[in-house]
Amino acid sequence: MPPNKSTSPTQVGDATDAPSSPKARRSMQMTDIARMAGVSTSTVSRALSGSSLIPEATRNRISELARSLNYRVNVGAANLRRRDVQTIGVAILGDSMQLISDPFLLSILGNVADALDERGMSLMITRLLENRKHMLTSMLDSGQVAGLIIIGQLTWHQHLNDMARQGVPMAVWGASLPDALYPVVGGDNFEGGYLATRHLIQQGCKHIAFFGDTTHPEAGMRHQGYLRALQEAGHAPDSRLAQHFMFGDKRIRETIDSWLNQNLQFDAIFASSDVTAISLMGALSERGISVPAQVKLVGYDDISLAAHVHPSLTTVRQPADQAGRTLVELIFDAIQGKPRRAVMLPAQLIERESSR
Amino acid sequence: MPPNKSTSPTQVGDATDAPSSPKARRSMQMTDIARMAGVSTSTVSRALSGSSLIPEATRNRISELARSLNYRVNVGAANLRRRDVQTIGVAILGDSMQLISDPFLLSILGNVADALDERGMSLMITRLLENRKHMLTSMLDSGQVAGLIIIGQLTWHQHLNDMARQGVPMAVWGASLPDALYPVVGGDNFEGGYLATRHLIQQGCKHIAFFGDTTHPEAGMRHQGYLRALQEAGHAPDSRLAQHFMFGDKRIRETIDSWLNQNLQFDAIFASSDVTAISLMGALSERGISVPAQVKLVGYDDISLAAHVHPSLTTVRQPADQAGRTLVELIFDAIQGKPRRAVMLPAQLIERESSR
DNA sequence: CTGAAAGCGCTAACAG
DNA sequence: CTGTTAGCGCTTTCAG
Repeated sequence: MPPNKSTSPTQVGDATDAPSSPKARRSMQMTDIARMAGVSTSTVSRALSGSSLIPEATRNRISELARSLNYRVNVGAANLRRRDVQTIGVAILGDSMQLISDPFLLSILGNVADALDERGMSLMITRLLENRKHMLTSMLDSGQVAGLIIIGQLTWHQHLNDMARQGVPMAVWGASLPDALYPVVGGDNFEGGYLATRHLIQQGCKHIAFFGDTTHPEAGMRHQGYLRALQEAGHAPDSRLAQHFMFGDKRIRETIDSWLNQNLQFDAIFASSDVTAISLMGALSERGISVPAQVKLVGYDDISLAAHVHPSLTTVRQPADQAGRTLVELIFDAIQGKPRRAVMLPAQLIERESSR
Repeated sequence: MPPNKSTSPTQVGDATDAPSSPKARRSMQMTDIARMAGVSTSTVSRALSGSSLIPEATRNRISELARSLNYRVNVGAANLRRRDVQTIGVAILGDSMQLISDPFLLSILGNVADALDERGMSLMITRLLENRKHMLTSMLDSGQVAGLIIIGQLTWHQHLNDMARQGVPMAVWGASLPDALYPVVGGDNFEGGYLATRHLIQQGCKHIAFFGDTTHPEAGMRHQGYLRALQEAGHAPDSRLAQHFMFGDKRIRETIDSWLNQNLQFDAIFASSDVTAISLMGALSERGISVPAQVKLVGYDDISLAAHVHPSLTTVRQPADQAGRTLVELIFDAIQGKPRRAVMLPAQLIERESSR
């Protein structure tokens, strides 16, 4: 007997068991602890924050009591009194409605989370819609977060500058634009584009295509590096071999097809993200073009899948861990009113099979 | 001239420009608005929350004033007074330190974010370490969040049950285990495993391998479905063709190699995640085994990349959007003390090239 | 070393 | 309809 074929959600289990009052988790508060410890809330507060005013013995006793009762100080109340917040807002500027699309940006998010965690800060995520730019600062204005980390500048540069002018504490992952007023950390995109392209040239490629949306500052810089390497080698760039795209677009396949139809020569592609490169692999092999024998391929980011596809993907690694850590440093600086910095992380070519 | 080759972070830009005081974003507060509007804070509060006690004219005037000044009510203070929070905590149980590894779980996260956003709630992310299970509830105990959404139950089942017993408002994405005390939503893993395997059988496969860590409840159910389909078709499962794994593990390649060395027959693999399936594609093609000609392959989840690899990946789709929405519904129910439910979402086979 | 007292910015009775 | 008043749970002077 085959299992059920229902195509809509199913209610399972006993919807009846828990009566509508869960063991009312009435959270303790400091007064309770104080009473039980026979001291005032001031003492508890000080003890729990490790103030040296309280002798270690008492401090330990109180901490122990609190722990045993699962008590945590109410962050909201503490923040209100202290007039600050221990939370940073993180916005990932994605393409569409999907909060998150690129695994690389995600790994930055993960590292930001870790770095914040180490400093005892929380992380609040916000999603961004193109038509509601002001949502970005609303978390700040409502006092929910002390600052904003923005991953992926895309085409928001001007808006980010506006925010910087208003004194919004922020840190951005993206390209260092000459007129940026905000703290930014990013990879060395020019160098990365240069390394990737030079590598392909060294592998004997003559007609190297570029795939990447150059209206985005990062991809734009990679494209510059690409052009530089070509120029240095005396290759004339073929503008027909440069394609703007968005991931998931049918445009990847269409572009390949149009190149083939036009009989354009190309023996290599430099894609400005691994996700694109992997899609390209699919599109190429679908058309019977083998990588790397006929076309060599280099991606960008070094997402974890890059080592696991076949052929494994040559790519330019961006240090996501440093990225996270640095973003957090910069946001702390910003909150403390320290002068703004821009940090550029090194790009490293990782040679794998797709360009052999 | 080649670009610089520095291998360590670089300081760029003028570190000198912004003097240490950004345009001190002294945030407005309700008193300010009240004064400027010539009313009391009560009126402002009521107006801003859309109370019908305030005539629409006044309401609009005040809202307009607030908007023009970029004023938002301080969420922390409001929460404290109202004794509740408008934030939900989301924990993604990942394998290792990486906050997030699986794109599918991520897309659930994205949908949860959207669904919360629609209800005007914020989302706080926490990372989880195996050795610090109590961190899960600390966001609750400290009053930062009203409930917890947990994505990926892994092997935490017992701990989750403990939390449920303590009355923690929660909702979990995972398998419906018979003794679960917590609200859970998940795919129909048994059905999914069954569909995938039956499909492979219908394609004429005789020796179907299973790849998935069956110590995880979801993969376990998929394995059950796999076994059922085999049994129904009268195929005896070959236990040597069942492999536990973790993504990124060299074990994927090792396993394939060991199968080849032992001369084991296999003409299909059912992998319990797309990420694994894609790695498998790489490992197989590396060894000159072609998909689907020699070995057919079915994955699980239908992550967006699945359609873009080559050959495109046949897989079992899980409705990530419904998942997010349902998790949010369940967490609201839990917070309101409504009875617990378990929801099972349908599984759908998506046929693509890898199994043709 | 410790407690009493005064709020943090807001909401919600409770009276007008 | 609107203002006055009393806190939400905590931290921090300010006096002991």
